[in-house]
Amino acid sequence: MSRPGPLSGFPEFLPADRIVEQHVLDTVRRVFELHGFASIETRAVEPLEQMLRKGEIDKEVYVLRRLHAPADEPDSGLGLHFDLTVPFARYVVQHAGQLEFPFRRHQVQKVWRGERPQEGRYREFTQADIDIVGRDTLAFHHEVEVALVMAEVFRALPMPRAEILVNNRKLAEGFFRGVGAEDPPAVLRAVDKLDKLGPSRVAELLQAEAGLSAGAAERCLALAGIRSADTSFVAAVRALGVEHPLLDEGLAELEAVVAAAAARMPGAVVADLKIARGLDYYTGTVYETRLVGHEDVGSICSGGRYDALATDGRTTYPGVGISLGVSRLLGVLVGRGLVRATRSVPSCVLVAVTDEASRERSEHVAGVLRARGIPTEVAPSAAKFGKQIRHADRRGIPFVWFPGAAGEPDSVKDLRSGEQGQADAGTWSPPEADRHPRVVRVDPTTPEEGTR
RNA sequence: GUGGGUGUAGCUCAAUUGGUGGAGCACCUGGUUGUGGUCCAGGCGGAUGCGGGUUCGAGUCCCGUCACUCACCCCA
Repeated sequence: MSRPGPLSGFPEFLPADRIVEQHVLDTVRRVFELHGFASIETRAVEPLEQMLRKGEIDKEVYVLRRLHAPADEPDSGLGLHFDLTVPFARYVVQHAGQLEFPFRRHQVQKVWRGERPQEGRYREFTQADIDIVGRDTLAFHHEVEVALVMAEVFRALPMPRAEILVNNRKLAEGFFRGVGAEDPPAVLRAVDKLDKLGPSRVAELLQAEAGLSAGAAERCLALAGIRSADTSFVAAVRALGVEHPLLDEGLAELEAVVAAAAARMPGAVVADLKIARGLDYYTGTVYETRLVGHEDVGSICSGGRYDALATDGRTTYPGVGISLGVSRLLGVLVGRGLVRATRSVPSCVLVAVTDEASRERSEHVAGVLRARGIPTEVAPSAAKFGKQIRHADRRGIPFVWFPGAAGEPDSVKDLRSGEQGQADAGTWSPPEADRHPRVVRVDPTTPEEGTR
């Protein structure tokens, strides 16, 4: 093969889109650290038995193997991590002696899953997680906190509105048991397909696969239909007349989360009693996030409360966390043309080169500009100025700098307006908005903005 | 992992019943003797994803494979 091709599920961006990606990563880190989450990174591999415990055998994990391993050598027992929560739980237990609790950390890393790729689903992708773990106990208010930190990230990014949907495992399980379900997880799986299959198909599933009576299925569907941005969902659940201690507990917790979130960031968090997703280690609050107008890509950010994930047998470290699917979000933002970078390179200025003999002069100008924090590159060749200008224009570099002839002042040209004027490298500054590439929303109602 | 659709130039697409692969955009050169985008003229550009098969002859038919994509599964 003469030209290498892409690898399914292992996406790569061109420079302009990478600028968008880095903007998202920078924003995520800035907001996380603004809230005091410390950064950690864990190794890419975990022991398989650690990752796959709790009977989750259907996880598609990539296993590590030495190329020259003899055929009869047992595998390494190591696999690439498929999320950041399980490695984090291991990390907490391993380093518990050196950590202060409650421990709040953020972690932005690649993860790998051996699934069949689709839009927004990759085999290698980046997640950005925040988690807070306590020793023995973890205050409830952190369940509100992590969701609102993510909401703040969404607000800081040029993206469609994101809705953090929240539910509670205890509420769901208590309700399902209250109507006589023997296999609450099966009920959850069926209810979760409500959006996709519709109520009548889900009612069939509930009876066929979860073993519910017709009446019980109907009440589960009624529960799944409940949704509110305030605490009015509590009365709606009560009106269904189901009784169970777990239900009471879950309902109270969800009410507290929604009330607190609504008070601090109205509209950011919505109680939605049909969401069920997340891994099976969640024990209470669960989150899932939809991009309004792009619900078809699924959740871009999810997580929840886990009481028993991290434990060394004697001490348990309950936690709550939420994970942003950076790659999935970017897949939508970039793939659907919702955002773009204002240019494809960091350079704000291209310094033209009059002739190779005077290249040093251009380099000097560039050095002065860079010292003042203005990203600058020097033209690669002393081609005709028309070519050098085009070099800049193609890349979206807004300014071209022309060193003056001996004794003459320099000048700088704004490629968008075409205006050119005298300038001194020691004092000239671009408009703040031009200094670095910006990531902006593309408004589909206005045509692509021209360069002039 | 299961099933369906697709795969022609950098991009978007053509190619009559299998009969020597074209166009637009982009790119390069010149008009424009150093200041881009418009216009005009000219030019470069492909072993039709890859491998095999059927045929006198395959972009076109068959098989395999890889990739993209949709649904399922699962989930960020």
